[in-house]
Order: sequence, then C-alpha cells, then structure tokens
Amino acid sequence: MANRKSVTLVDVAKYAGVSIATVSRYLNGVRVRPELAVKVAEAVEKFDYRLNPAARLIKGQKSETIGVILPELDHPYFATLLEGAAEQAREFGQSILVGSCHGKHEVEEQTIDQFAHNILDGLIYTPVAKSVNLIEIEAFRELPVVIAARDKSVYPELPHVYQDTHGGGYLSTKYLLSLGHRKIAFFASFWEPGFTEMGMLDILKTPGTGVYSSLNRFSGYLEALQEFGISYDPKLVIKCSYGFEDGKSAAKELLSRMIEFDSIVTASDYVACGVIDTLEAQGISVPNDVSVMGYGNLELGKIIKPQLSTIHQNMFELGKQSVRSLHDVIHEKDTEDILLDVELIVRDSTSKKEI
Amino acid sequence: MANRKSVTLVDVAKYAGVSIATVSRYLNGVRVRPELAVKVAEAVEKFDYRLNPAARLIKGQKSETIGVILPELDHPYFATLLEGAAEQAREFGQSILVGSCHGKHEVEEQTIDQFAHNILDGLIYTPVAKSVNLIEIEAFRELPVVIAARDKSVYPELPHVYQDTHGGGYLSTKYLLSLGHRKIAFFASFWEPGFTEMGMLDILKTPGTGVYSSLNRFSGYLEALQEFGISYDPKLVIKCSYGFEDGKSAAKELLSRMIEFDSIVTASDYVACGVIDTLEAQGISVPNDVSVMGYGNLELGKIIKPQLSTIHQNMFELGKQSVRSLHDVIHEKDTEDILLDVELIVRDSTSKKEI
DNA sequence: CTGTTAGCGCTTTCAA
DNA sequence: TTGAAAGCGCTAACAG
Repeated sequence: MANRKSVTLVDVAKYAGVSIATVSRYLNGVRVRPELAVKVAEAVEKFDYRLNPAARLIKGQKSETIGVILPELDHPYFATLLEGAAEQAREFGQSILVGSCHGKHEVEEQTIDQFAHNILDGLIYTPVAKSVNLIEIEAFRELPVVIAARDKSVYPELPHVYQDTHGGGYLSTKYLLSLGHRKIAFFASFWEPGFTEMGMLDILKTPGTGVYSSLNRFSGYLEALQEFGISYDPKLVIKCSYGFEDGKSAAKELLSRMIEFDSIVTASDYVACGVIDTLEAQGISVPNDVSVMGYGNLELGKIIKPQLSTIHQNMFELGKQSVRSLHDVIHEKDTEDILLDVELIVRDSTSKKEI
Repeated sequence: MANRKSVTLVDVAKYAGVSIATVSRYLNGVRVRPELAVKVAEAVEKFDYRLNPAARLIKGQKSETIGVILPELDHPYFATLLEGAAEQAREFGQSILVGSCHGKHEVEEQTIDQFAHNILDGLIYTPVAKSVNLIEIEAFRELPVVIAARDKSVYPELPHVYQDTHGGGYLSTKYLLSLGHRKIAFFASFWEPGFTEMGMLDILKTPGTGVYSSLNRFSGYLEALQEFGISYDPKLVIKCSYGFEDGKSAAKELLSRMIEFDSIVTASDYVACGVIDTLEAQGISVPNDVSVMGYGNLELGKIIKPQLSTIHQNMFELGKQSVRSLHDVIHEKDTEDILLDVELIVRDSTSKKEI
C-alpha cells in the first residue's frame, strides 16, 4: 500500500507512535519492549516497509552483496561454479554481482575496475587463465577477496578455493597405467613458445609460472609415470587448448609424429571428443586401439559414443565453498585454502591394453 | 594513497582548494571552469578518489545496476543469455546482479523478494517454465522490468524479448516435409494430465495458457503440416521434457506405439541426442531410417555423430537485446516487444526420405 | 560558474 | 529501553 518510494522510517514511526530509532532498532534485531515491537510490526506490515539499503550503506553497514568475476559465464565449468555460488549466497542471504571477462584479459581489468565502484562486501575472483601479467588490483587491499578455481601460483597472498589438478593428472595417468598402457600421450595447454621440451621439467619446479592448471596436471602425469618407473618422453606431449577443434588438431599433430602411443590424457572433455573424432576418422578405434581420458566430467561425456572416462571436478561445490570462504574472510574468521578432491570416472573411452 | 575509506568529497575539495559542490559537479560531468577542473582532477588523482555510490543512491541517483533472474545459470541457454546480457551491460556501464531459481518455483519467489531489497535500476526476468501460478510481483509496479525468453502468455503487460518458437517449430517441420517426410512425430513438453489429445488444438487457440514455449513450437508444427495438406495425428505426439534421458524414454514410448514414423521434431538438442541413442540401439539408423531435428543449436550438436540438424536460437543476442530494451524502459523511451528470428541449421541427423 | 546549505533515510551516540 | 539529535557522503536548490 501507499507509494513505497516515499515510505520512510518517519512514516512507520509516526504510525506506530514511536521514535524512528525504535523502528530502526526493531528492524535491526535490537531488543525493543514487546508492546512497542508489536506496534512497530503492525506499522511495518501496513506499509510493507523495508529499510532503504542505500541509506544503510552510507552508514557503513554491509551490503550483503558479493561480486563474482569469472572469465566467461557460458562455459559449463564457470556456469556451474556460478550456480553453486548463487545457491550458497542465497542461503547466506547475499546477492551476487556477476562479471564476465568474455575470456579477454583487457575486459578483465575493466570489469574489476567497474566492480570497485560497487559496494561489495567481498569478491570471488577467477582470473582469466594465462594471466602472465596479473592485474594489480587496488581493490584487493580493501576488499575481502577469495580466488576461485586457480592454484596458488596467482595471488598467493589471498585465500584460494581450487581443484586438485595435480591429482587429476595423476589419477588419469595412473588409471591408464593400471590398464596396461605405457605410451601415454599428454595434451598440454601450457606449451608457450619459450618452453623448450627440455625446459619443461624445470618449469615445473618453478612455482608461480602463471595460471597454468595444465602444468599441475602435467606434474601429476609425471608423478604417476615415475611411480611406474616409466621414463618421460617429450615426444608424447602435445600443445593443445581446451576446445573440440583443438582436440582434433592436436590429435592430428600426434599422429603426424609417427610415434607409438596407446592412450591420451587430455585437459578437457571437449578435447577428448575432438581426439576421438579424429582418431576414429583415421580408423583408429577408441578404446580398442587407443584409450582416451577426458577431463571435467561434462554432461557431454555421457552423451557421446563412446562415453567418456574422465575426471570429475565438482565446480558446483567449488562455487559454494568459495562463497563460504569469502563469508569467513568478511567476518574475519580464519580462512584456509581449500583444495577440492577430484574423482576418476570410468566409462567407455578407456580399456585394458590388448597385448 | 591514503585510506580510501575515509577519503571524501571534503578531502578532495580541500586539497583542490574548491568547494565540495565543484568537485561533485566535476565528477558528474557538469561544466566547471577549466582552471578549477585541472586542480580537481589532480586532487582526485592524488587520492584515487571515487564517489561513494551509496551516498549517491540515497539522493535518488541511478545505481547503474540491473537484476537478471534466470531459472538456472548452468544451462547452456541461460548461461549464454547471461553472457550476452553481461556484455551489453558492460557497454552501458551497468553491473548485473544475478539470481538463479535453481529450476524451482519456490526459490523463484524468494529470489525475487531478495532482489526487491536491492537498489536496482531495472530487472530482466525469465520465469521458471510452467509457471502456471505466476508470482505476483509487487516490485514490478515500481521497477522497470523486461521479460526475457518467454512469450507474451506471461506478464503480457510487460515488454518482452523472446525467440520465435512458433517459427522454430514451423521451420523444423517444413524442412522435414520438404525432405519428403510425412509421418513426423512431435516431442512436446506441454502435455499435462489435463490435456487430452482432443483438447490440444483447442488449447492452442487459448492464449495465456502458461509458459509453454513448446506450445508455440507445436503450433508451428501444425502450421507446416497444414501447408502441406497433411492431417495431424495425435498418435505422433509424445510428451517429453528437455533432457537426454527424457529423449531416450520418449523415443521408447514412440517405438512402443507401433506406428509408422519417418522423422521427429524435438524441443532440445539433448532430447535429440537421447532419441538418436535409443533409435540406434534398436538398429534404427539416423538419418537413414529416421530423421531427427534438434532444437537450440548447442555446441554438443556439432560434436556428436551424426551432427545434429537443429534450430539456432541466438540466446546471446537475446541477452544483449534484453538489456537494451530494459535500458529503454529505464530511460523512459518507448519499448516494443522484440521477437528474435530463429534459424534452420542443416547437418547430418536429417536426410531425404528414401522411397 | 561557484559556494553555501539543506536535506536524502538511516544508524548511533547521548541523555533521560 | 527509549527518544532526540548528530551525522554518514553526497546532490541540488539557491544566492551570489
């Protein structure tokens, strides 16, 4: 009733026959004499009154709004992360201001800058991968921030919530090994021009090389290999980004090297699909001739034939947990980094090695 | 420099040797004498000063923030819509407060209520499908709202930005017809217990039946059939939701009816995948024996075999356009409903009927 | 064009 | 407990 826009503490107080301070207290959960509380409650009800958030903020209250900045919103990983974050935020009574960087580093800076204008209680931030030149975020000094889905090589001073990518690489490889495979190709996304094959192992030992989760995956691959006493062969490593087409061309590249391989560890289910597509087109059967591991456990993997063996990352949980961690930081509780386990999913793109 | 939290207009004004009004004007793009402007600019720079958004809001300024409420964030359709919205919002200098209903009607009400607490310039709202009981949103009276991705059967008084679902059904069916198919099954999601087969046609003529985009798709199907002088056979219509498994079971249901069919119009690419899966498992080849149309043109459709013929809906553009329309409403320009065209994508899940 | 000043709606002392 | 009143940081009306 009445035009909400003009309803203010004064109106409510007047109607209830108390002071505005009392109404304010009542609405903020401060003890008020029961008789008054009843009257205030009535008045509030009658006007359908709500505190003006802007006016509260000016007094330094919390906004109950957090920012979430993601590289893209329409990639299944981040969409699921966001959905998880939204669920937890809702449970906390918080709203989410969302920002996408559209995969571009330029936009990232702009988005963060724009967010600095907003009144946020905190920020969840997933930098665009490959952020060799990290953004100097001044907002980070004043705002509680947690880094999501990126390892400690970026913004190591901030709390992180991330997946065990090393474990993912390890699990994939070890599983393939346990199936009897020995010539396991690895599709990596980190192979920059400056990286020689020889240098790769050294790079691994250098922390802070950038947001290369693929690097962790690679170290997991190496660890598993080592465990089985298999020596690492650079020829088996192919540079490959994360898409379907990337998988196709990387598979072609591998084929063109004319070396023996019995299985492939990829960095994404899309890549695995591309690989399978190319392999089968060459008359190479998956998994009979070559086993292929996906990564990420997308819906897609259950739909294509063969169904993908893959590594499940619980991005939904990661989103929820990020909001929880941020909540802790905001409320000045101790926050520890959280490393979420990944899980091996066995389906049909992998099989025992035929001898 | 300096603790930002405490920097205020007064500080800047003092440093620049002008009044706070001048600083305010300068920052708001109101003309200021050049000499002063320079000094103010310096001071602003020095303090890295920014207007306190909360304080502005209290004076009734725009928040440059819009809300976007979607049924889910991790469905490709909505994720892409959101990404489009985010891009346009960024261009407008607006931020997006995002809300997910997690596909549940209960959450929807809660989310909207929560949003009413926030200071938004406007709201883009995609009700959960099947909202037979539409939410009475009081915020709608005060807030500029545009409905996205839903037809005029819901909230007809508000501006809409939506896809031509009727056209999608029409295009799919007509294409199949042009290929020589005559027994075209239709997988519909709108078949509620109350709907008898006889009643369906009547339902079509009753506007405002609910958010059943599938109903529009069905009317497109009927129109195409009519154009070719084919009579509609209720036996060919199967109730089916939007997922992969739904497609599988609907296909089984169709098979169990023991009637002849040469092609299928589905409501989603996931469904088409499920259908193909089931059909092929029964030794029915797609497209040789049966042609299958997907809907939505998801990435998935390019990956599976056979690649899906489908209908492309530009959800990204829909998202962008929604923000534009909302922008118009906010700035009190006339806003017309916008119906976005869909496009027929021909790939490999359909083919000429063998005679 | 500039400065002074009165609020915006709320929270929070401070006295009572 | 409660109410009166002093701001919070900003915008805008007003007078110069």
